[in-house]
Amino acid sequence: MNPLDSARWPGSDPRTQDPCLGCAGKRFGICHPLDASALDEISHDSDRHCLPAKSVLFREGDAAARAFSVLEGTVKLSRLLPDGRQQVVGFRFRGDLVGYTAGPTYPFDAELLTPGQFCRIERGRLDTLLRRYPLMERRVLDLCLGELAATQEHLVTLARRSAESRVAAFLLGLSDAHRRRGLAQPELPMPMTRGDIGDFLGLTLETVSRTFTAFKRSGWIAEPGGQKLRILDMGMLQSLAAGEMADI
Amino acid sequence: MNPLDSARWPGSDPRTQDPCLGCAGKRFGICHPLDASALDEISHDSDRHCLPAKSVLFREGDAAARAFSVLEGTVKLSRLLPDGRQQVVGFRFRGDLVGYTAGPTYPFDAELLTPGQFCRIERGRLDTLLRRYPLMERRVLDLCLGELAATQEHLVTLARRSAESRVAAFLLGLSDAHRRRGLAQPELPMPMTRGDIGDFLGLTLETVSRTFTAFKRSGWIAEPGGQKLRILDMGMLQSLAAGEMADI
DNA sequence: CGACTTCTTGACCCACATCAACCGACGTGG
DNA sequence: CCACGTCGGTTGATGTGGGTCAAGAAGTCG
Repeated sequence: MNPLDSARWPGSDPRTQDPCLGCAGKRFGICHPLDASALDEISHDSDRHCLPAKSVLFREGDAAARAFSVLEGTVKLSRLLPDGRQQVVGFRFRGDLVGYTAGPTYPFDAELLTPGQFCRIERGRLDTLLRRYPLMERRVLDLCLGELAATQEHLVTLARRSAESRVAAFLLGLSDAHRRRGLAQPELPMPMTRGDIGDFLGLTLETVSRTFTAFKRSGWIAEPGGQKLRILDMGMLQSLAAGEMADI
Repeated sequence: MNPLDSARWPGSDPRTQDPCLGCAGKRFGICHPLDASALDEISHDSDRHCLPAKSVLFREGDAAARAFSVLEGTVKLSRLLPDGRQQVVGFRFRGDLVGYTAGPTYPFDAELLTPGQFCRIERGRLDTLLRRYPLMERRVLDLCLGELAATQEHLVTLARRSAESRVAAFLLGLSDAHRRRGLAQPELPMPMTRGDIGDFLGLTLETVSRTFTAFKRSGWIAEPGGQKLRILDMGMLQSLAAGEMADI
């Protein structure tokens, strides 16, 4: 399981869907398995809204009153540590469910890295819907299981891999997450900063920067600018991510 | 959320239950929210069995054909890395559900550290039961959400904390996990080896050993033998786990 | 008792953190 | 228009926490 991508798409190909039409009217995200009448009902319970980059969906510790289905954009989930630094728990993309948690409060901040669109639903309404539509609850369970597998995968990365292996794994994960959603573009958008990546991978931003330049010098990746990234040697990144040592 | 303890017990106190009676006949683990008739039905679908220490419930990559509800014992979940080392993803105790995963195969090994008892159920039967009993599916979702929160907590530990902070957090987590289940004993059982702990915390067994001896010399913990551990200065461990530096 | 596993302790070293300087892009206000 | 601040990124110099290697000690079990 890809540590960057917690989504699972049983039974249909997400690439054939138009995510921008959102919850109401389209089977997307958690609404994926619903039929027409259920979709009609849910459209009364949720609302869609757009937000600019850097806006905050919620903060760690806020009452977990709403869940968000990501229709478009990239979300950074992070946790503030006692010493003031942050740990990025994950990134979320379209189709992901954000903010449906076990406890009464959100366990992390959710912040937009790009402009985004969301389908927002009250926690209580969602719970009611889950009770009424077992297929939807099943879907949430699947999303949760997928997220769990992704987080465990990420755990292994943090615990055991070298800096270059982590960065390689991150790039591959990002690529995979985007390939499974939008069309496979040669240039994949990478809205996160070196600092974000470092906080995700348990490295400093300097180490991330050094590793990126090393990868670029070796001709394995390129950054054409505009927050885009192009992977030139997928195989090399894969063997790096797998732990094989490369003297850059 | 305690990174060692993914369990959540909504609505009732687990300490009043007799876990050894297991799934059939008692509301325990995933059967927790079921009524009598449902329990009767489930008893035909599951079977109970006992296993000695070091036995393997399943291996990474095996077809995920069965799920296990832990009635007694400690389970180590680990993943074999390409370089031959292992990453311990977590430990599971009584009341936890083991082996119910998103994918068609198990994503990690499950191995017993102590003799254990389990309620075993076929994956397909469990899926059927989940469809029939929404309360049970809801319970599985809650367990999954709890496990997710615990894994994310562990993620932070691995990414950011120092060796002594990790060990302190591990000890506190172990203590908490046991306090929430069995009676709070002054000596808590610790069946895992230094190597297991190191593989859980992303440290070498030598570093774990050194940290344990440092803690013992400082009088914060004691190991009376027999795989038992006694925490002498909980407050000190807490401030260590929180990241405050202590020159041991 | 001997075989085996686990634990401990020491010596050494390296990957990465830390500290610091600098660059270019961008926005803002005088 | 330029001066200035800010932010993200790059690069270098230096230090250190914990990995690695190695050798014994201490259980533990047949």
